[in-house]
This record gives sequence, C-alpha cells and structure tokens, in this order.
Amino acid sequence: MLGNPTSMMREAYSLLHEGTLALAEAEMNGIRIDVEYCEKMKRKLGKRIALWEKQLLQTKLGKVWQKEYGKKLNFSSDTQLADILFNKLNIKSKKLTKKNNQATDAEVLEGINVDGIEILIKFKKANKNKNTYLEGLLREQVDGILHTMFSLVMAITYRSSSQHPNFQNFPKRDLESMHLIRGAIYPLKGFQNLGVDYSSVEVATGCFYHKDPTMIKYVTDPKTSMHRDMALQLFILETLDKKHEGTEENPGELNLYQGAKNGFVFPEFYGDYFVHCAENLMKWAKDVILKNGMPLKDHMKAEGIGTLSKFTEHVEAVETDFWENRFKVYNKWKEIWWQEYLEKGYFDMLTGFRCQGLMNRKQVCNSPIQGTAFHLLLWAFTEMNRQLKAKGMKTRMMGQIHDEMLMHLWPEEKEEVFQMCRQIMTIEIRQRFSWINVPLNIEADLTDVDSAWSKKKGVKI
DNA sequence: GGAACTCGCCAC
DNA sequence: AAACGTGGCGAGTTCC
Repeated sequence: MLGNPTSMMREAYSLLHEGTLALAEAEMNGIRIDVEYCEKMKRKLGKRIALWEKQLLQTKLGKVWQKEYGKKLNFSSDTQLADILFNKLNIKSKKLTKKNNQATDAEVLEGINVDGIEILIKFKKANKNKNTYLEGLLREQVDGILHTMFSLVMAITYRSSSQHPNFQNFPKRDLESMHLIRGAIYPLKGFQNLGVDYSSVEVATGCFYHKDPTMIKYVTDPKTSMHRDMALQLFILETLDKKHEGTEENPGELNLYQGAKNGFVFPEFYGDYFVHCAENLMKWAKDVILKNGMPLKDHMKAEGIGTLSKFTEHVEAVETDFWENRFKVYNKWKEIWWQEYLEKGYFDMLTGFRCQGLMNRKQVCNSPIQGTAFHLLLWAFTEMNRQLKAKGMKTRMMGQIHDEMLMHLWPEEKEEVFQMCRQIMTIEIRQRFSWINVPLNIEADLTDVDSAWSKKKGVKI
C-alpha cells in the first residue's frame, strides 16, 4: 500500500507534515510562565497540605489510619485509603474500578460520611494541583518560557497529543484550580492571549459521515436546538426558562440545557447508555428550581416520575426515541460503518487516513469523527500560521487544544487576525474540504495585554 | 533500581 | 449483549 499511495493518502500525509511543522513553530514560540508566582503558590499549597495532614491525624479517619499503618502512613496512597475505608471502617464503595476493586475516587469520597473525609478531599485536590501542574510548569520552563510539545503520531484516532507538560489538560471547569493554574500562564510580553475554537465541531463532523437530515437541520438552522429539545424531552417540559436556555455559562448555576448536553447527548454519542445517563442526570438535577419556583423534583413527581427507577425507565424511552426516531439515519450509519470495518478490516477517514487494527464498535464509530474534527482545526492552524508569516505580522501561534487554536495576539492586529480566523476557519476550509456539508461556526476568548490566561473573556468574532 | 501495572484526574 | 470515546501524567505498588 505504501508503494502505491493514493492521492487521498498523499493529501493525508501532507496534512500531518505541514501540521507538524506549524506545531513545531508554536512550540518554539512558547508560552510565558510566571515562575515566581508558581514558586509562591507551590510553597503556599505545600504549607496547606502539611497543615491538612496534621489536622487529618486528629480526625477519626486519620486516627484509624495511623493506628493501622504507623510510620508507613501515607495520605496519598489510595491502596491504604481503600483498606481503611472498606476493611477497617466497614464502609462500602458505591463504585468498582475496572479491576473490580472498590473505588476511592472523588465521587465516592464525596458520598462518604466519616470525620476527616472533607480534609482528605481538599488534600488530594491540592496535591494534584501542586504535583502535576505547578511542578510540571516549573520543571519544563526555560527562562520563563514553556515549550510544550505536540505530537501527531500518538493518538489512535489521528488526533494530537501534548507532552512536557500536557498543554491540553490544564484545569478549566473547577474554577479554583483554573484560577490557580491558568493564573500562571501568560502571553509573550506585550501580547494578548487569543483562543479561537470551533463550536460543537464533533457534532458537525458527524454530519459529514452519517448525513442524518435531522442532525443537519439542527446544525444548520439556528432557530432549532438539539440540546434544548433533549432538555424538554428529558425533563418533560413545554418550554425552557430563560436561565436554562442556551450556552451561556454561569459557573455554579445549574442549567437544564447544559445538563441535557453533558448528561445525555454527548454520553450517548460516545456510546454510553440510559442507566448511567439517568443516574447522573438525577444526581445533577436534584437542586434545580424552575422559573415558577417549583423544584424540578416536584415537577417530575407530578409527571409520575418520583424515583430513580421511574426516571431510568423514562430515560430509556428517550434513548430509544433518540436513536430509532430522531437520529435514525445516524444510527443506521453506525451499523453500516461497523459492518464495513468487519468485512474490510479498516476504514478510511474523509481526510484520507486509513485506520487499521483491532478496534471495538465504539472506537470504529467514534475515531473517524474525533480525528476528522481535529484535522479541520489542524488545517486551519497550519494555514493561519502560514498567512501570519506571509503577511509579516507579529501575531504568532501558541498552541492548540483539539478544537481550539491559541495565539499570542499583537494588539494592533486584532481586527485583521479576527478577519483571518473567520475567513480561514469558516470559508477557506470549505473550499479545501469539499465534503463539509454544514456551516462551521467559531467562538473566541481574549485576555488583556500581559494578562493571565485565567482572565480570558469571551469576545465577539 | 527500574519496568510495568493500577488507579485517579485533568482536558476535549 | 453490554453499556463513555481520545489523550498525559503523578503516585503507589509489585515484580524482576
């Protein structure tokens, strides 16, 4: 096959070749780190961690732990923790690990009521932030500049990966961790930090493959909304209250639209099923209040759904409707795509990559979508980098997170860069890849000059 | 003393 | 029938 590459495969190779060069330039440009801040916060966290360890020893959990392990006591050891909780304190974990051991993850710990457990939870989070992130930044930076690396040859899906440190998993959703870690990360001196990302790009990319008319309508017609419709169906409502509508993110505020999106639609796309969705949705929505002041719980009860098992039945019906009626063409595509893989032993992505090897059904149906979605961003990233240099502009590439490109923006070039992003990411990309069958939309975040990544705000692009 | 494994947790 | 996809990485543990 390599001796006689098709033109598609040459194109695929070229995408990675040019992409690698563009990413290498971003690596060289680097990211500015506030080293003193990192050291200060590391010391601060270190003190807190030491204090919590001391306090833990005064709690029931700590006392039992110390009695059992003495000098070998290690509050970072989940093996020891599991022994103490599940053998010594006779608690039962609500979850099992992959290897069928009782899990000790954050969710399990949150549900356990033992003196000291809250301190342990704080201890674990602080350790993660200190050891993984702050120390990672300090270790990898050179003269205050971080040259994190991107690879296009690691991920089985032909997505990218990032190392030393991983630029793609700095905390974002947990606001405390977000401020702590992203507060250390700056644009180059005199620049702003700009991030431009594709909205729901995996949903759009799915349409290139399955061409489901209902999904295409959702993605194309701004008057429609898949997540809103699913929220209405899941929570048996006629309309959504304003605060439960749309994608506006108010951290801390429970929003039915976001709930349907993250608790049902995406898990279903990735291959999860109604039992998990029902459990998670129920837990997540327990404190939601509707506009008329009625707790969502009471509303559901009035609709005949007062228990988890009733809700699970309901979500099962919603799931059946989701795949058999609403997105039946998508569902059919998954089956055909899988059968073709079984017959041929490989499948080809629209971007020209051939995926071979032993894969399960979910991998076979997810990989082409994940990989292709990333390739759109990669092409745009490469093109943006090329045009910035060709025009002799000062703005330069900083990094990439699967569906988002990050730049050091030279303030005077803002309008031109915005225009280039719109042009490349939504228009030129459709000339480059003729199989794109729905409009692509972009969103942007921006910091002030010399301001930390944590201070980023949405901006119209 | 290092390789390999497990678990947990961060991102999309 | 069964039931969440892709990564990196730190810490603890076990094995050689």
